[in-house]
Amino acid sequence: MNPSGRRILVTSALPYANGHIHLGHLVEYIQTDVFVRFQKLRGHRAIYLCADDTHGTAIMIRARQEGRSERELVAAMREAHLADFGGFQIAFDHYGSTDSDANRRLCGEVWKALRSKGLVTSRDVKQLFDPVAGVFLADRFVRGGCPKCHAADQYGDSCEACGAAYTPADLVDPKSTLSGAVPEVRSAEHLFVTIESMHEFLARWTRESDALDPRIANYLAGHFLGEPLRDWDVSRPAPYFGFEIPDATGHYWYVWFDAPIGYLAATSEWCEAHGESFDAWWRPAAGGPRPEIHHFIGKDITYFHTLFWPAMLEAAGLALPTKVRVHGFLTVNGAKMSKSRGTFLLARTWLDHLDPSMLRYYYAAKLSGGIDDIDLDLDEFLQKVNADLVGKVVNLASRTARWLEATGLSAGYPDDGGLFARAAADGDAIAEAFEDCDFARAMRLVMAAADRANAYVDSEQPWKLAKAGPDAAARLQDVASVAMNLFRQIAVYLTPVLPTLAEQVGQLVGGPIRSWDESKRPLAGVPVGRFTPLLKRVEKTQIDAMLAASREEAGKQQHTPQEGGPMTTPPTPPSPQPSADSGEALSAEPLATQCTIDDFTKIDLRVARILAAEEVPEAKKLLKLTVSLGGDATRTVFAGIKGFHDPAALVGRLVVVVANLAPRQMKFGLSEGMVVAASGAGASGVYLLSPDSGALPGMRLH
RNA sequence: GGGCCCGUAGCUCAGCGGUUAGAGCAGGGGACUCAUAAUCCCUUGGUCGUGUGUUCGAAUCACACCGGGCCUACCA
Repeated sequence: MNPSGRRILVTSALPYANGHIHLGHLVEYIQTDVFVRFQKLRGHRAIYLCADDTHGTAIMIRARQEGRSERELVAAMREAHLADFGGFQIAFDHYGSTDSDANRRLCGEVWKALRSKGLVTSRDVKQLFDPVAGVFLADRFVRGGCPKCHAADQYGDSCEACGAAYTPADLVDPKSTLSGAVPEVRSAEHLFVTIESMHEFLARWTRESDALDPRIANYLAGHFLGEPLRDWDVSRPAPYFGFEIPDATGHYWYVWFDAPIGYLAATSEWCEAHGESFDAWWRPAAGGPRPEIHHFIGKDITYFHTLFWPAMLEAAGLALPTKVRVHGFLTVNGAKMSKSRGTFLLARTWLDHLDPSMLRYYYAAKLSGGIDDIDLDLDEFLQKVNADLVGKVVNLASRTARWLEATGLSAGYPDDGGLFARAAADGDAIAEAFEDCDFARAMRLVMAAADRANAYVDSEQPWKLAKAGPDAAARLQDVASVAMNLFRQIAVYLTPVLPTLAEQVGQLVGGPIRSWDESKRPLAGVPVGRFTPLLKRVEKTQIDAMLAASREEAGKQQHTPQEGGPMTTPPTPPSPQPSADSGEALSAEPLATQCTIDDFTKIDLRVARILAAEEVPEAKKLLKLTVSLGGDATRTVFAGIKGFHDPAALVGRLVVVVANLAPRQMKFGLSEGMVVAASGAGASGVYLLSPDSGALPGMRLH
């Protein structure tokens, strides 16, 4: 069953056990699943491996908040993930977990290899520690003032106001988002992998291995490989939900260390269950047959899979990836998925309202193998899946099967003017497109075949033959037999994308579709079953109902903390309160820790009038404002509102400024305050605050 | 500031040095009635972002600019 000798191990990135599967995730799993099903249909040995990514601070914190153990949380999420994947016909050969014995063992093996090669060093890292919660705080769990621009309430890793990057320890007046406590700076030993010693190997591999799109290789060369590679921090001090490092008591492997090793663990478990050799996949003998290893990932985690991961594999003497396939993100109706618009669509929500096959086809028609984002335009979706799948493909069977129910296919394949041969010959080009992950091209070629087949039925007018009586019966059978064969041929090509349809077609005529080569030979003299609708048209009302349900769902969800651990794009934090207004903005930026009235009075907010406003041409976001606090008191303030406000329209209006903010030297001049404005999730604008009429410049906000 | 991607018919895209630039959908007209108001035929529609080069020849190559997006800015 493997004439080519190709053995192909395929992975998708491991979904984090802290959130449900959404349509963005599914781009990758559907892409991978189509690729694997295609390879299997071609007769190659292919295995599709994945697992839940389970470790890290985020899981630990969430479990604690929900009053259950991490393992209970992870088990529940695993069940949900598997149900979602199953619903979309994602057919893993094995679905493991990073919290498994196999993963612990393999982490140990890789670790030992790194140690023995002298690649592990240690040094102290200062990190903020929450004395109340008793944990070290990941960057996202601490907020405070930006050390550069003094914007309040910023995340621990970077400032949304000025874009500065820093460490949480640099924050002004930091607070733990877990307990509200003031974090202490504690020093703890961390273990590092010195991948700089593999710099030359990585430079060569990224450039010459053919595993990477040249654009990716170029990006890496420019951003990372042009200078020494930094040591990679791979441990976290206790308490941490993960594996304790065997030779370093009190240290745990960082979630990003054990996550990719989950690929190995899944392989190991699959091999165990199927009597296969792990080494045959990951440690092939030199000179012997080499299996292929394909990783499908999103562009956000390129770095880990193209530098750290190959470095780990190389150090451990394991096989390197044949291909790292990078895809873009998903937008819905042309914008980021949005809870308030109902376009933050969970897999489950889709399954409640729409056919998963339709999404599989739509994604396939959009995916061309590049790293560009793809857009799910729901109007286009409706139109396209109905036109292509129902109107063109299924319609072929729907309009001809009835004449074959009694007779079956003609004993010999009739003359069809070369239509079947034409589409059979196209099979090579279609296969090549699948192989390149250019599914869009494959779908175009298949639909062209469907168009030709429909034109054939139209020109032969079988319905007239049906009325012409017994004399035309043979001709009618021939025409319908041609149409049915062209239909089944198309179904073969669509099998990787639409496994359910393929199965139904097999039941209708010719038995289960098992091989790509079935597209090369027409069937003759076999029975045809009773036709029943294979796919239902998508109705607008279904889409509307799904969006409404999604909006409602988004309003109900609990806030869940995130950490930079998930291998796939993390879901945006859900909204905490159902209300007429979306909770999106609040949940995207949770409330700061409580402050006292004294804290508040430290900030002197004043009404001010804008006297002048001008563009700062060199700045992307800034307008230079001159504001009056009344009398002679004027200030120059740089405000990050360029693009949202026309400078001319601002002159004369009243705004609110932070009047006692320490002046700050910016690239374009000294900024002597800050104009307050609202912004956040749910809308992209920046909204200035205006007092009620009657307020005067210089009035303080109390 | 640095890097990258994109800009082709109303929409989604193909074409990526060689005859009058294509497809699907949408729009218009007609045909058919077997089919899940599906199908088929005809048709409207484009200064291929702008400009300058290279070339016998450019949507296709180079440079600049405009517009849109992404990644970065001593972060992995």
